[in-house]
Amino acid sequence: MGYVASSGNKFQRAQTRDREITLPAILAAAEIEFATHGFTAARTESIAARANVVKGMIFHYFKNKEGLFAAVLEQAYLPFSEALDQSVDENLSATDALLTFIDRLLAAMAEKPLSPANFVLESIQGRGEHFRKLGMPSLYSRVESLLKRGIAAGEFRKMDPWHGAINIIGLCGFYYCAAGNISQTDKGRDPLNRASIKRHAAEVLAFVSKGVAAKS
Amino acid sequence: MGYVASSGNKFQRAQTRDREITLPAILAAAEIEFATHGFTAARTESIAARANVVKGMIFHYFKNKEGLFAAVLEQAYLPFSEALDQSVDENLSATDALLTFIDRLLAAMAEKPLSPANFVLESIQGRGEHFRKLGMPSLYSRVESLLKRGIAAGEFRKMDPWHGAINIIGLCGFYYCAAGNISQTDKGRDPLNRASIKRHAAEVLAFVSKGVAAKS
DNA sequence: GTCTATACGAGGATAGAC
DNA sequence: GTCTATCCTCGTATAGAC
Repeated sequence: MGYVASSGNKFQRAQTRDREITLPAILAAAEIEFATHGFTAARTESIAARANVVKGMIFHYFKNKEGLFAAVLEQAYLPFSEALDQSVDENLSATDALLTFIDRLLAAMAEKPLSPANFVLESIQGRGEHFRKLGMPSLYSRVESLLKRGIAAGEFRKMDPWHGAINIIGLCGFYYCAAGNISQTDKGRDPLNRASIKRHAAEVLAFVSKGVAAKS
Repeated sequence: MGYVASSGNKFQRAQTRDREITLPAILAAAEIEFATHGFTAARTESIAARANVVKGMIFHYFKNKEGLFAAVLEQAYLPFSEALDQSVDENLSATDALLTFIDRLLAAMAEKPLSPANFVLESIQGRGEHFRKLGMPSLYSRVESLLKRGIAAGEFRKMDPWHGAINIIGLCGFYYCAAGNISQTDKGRDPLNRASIKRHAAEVLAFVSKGVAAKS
């Protein structure tokens, strides 16, 4: 937002009156706050400070904390949804469809590294209303039906496709949730730099393709 | 704790004055509360209500919320630690050691299904002090060195053992974190009943043994 | 649209009787 | 050890000036 000198001897925020700046700034700050603290423990004051706006702006633009949270989740889920819609319709083998699926999911997570934490927090804290609105369940069931198809076609080994779907999605997202803490294990390594994230994607793809393949 | 009729026309808690009952009751209630809400959002009042004691008891026994949280984490980590200490020392091939490791970890999680959520919440919210005290990092590094050994021995395929360790532990624990919400996908299925949990263990073991094996 | 000031409730923690 | 009552801080949300 920038600062301007006021008439007094201290600084004030510039009154830019610009929705195009204030609104996304709040959203970005909120994503961080919610991803690290969860809905209840997140503080509107912290969000406002990080966005460099006054707390009242949050309520002006989003009515209340709940509205802001919904907006953050929606924004976080959008790239997931967009990326995944494509993979199913294409005329691919189950194996290729699944790997494309995972590749795009991982790319979406890499672009928004905080979203897995937001989704897991939302999941643990059981505020499931948002999940249904966002269409999150379809993520699991889409992977599940893909697995079923592959098993039927003999491409994948015999397994419970429901557990398989959970395991695969978990494999993609857990890394981002544990990242903050994992970094303590190996001090020299930053789990969220580009190299590590790229490596994670490669490792998950390899793990899954070996793990579900029919041939032993 | 049980109730007794008081002199008035309403019920009061019995003054059992029994440390052996009150203390574990608080711990059990706290585990649920922390696992579903995280540290900050957890309410001491809710914990007290669930344990059927008065809020003051929490502060009497644990000094403050922080002390209670530490006790819960410690209690949750104990079975993990005990189960895992054994697997490394034994004269097993890397493959057998890893699968024993995972089997025991899964058994410990099955016994305390809320602990993965507590650990992931603790991880996301970055209160890392507890992790170091508990020795949590060693969980990852122990798996990592096991993987290194197996790769060197030609039992496991080439991979990044650091990512491999994270992926394997994530595979075990993610299910429990997502369980509450996953149940919405498939209404008829309870992810935390005995059959589902047993199935989860079998699926993870199969996934990992296929996923890390050297032979393609 | 942005700011300051403030109402109001929730929740952690303590005091002190029994 | 257990209970009731209370203090006090923090955080959401609103009112109203500019």
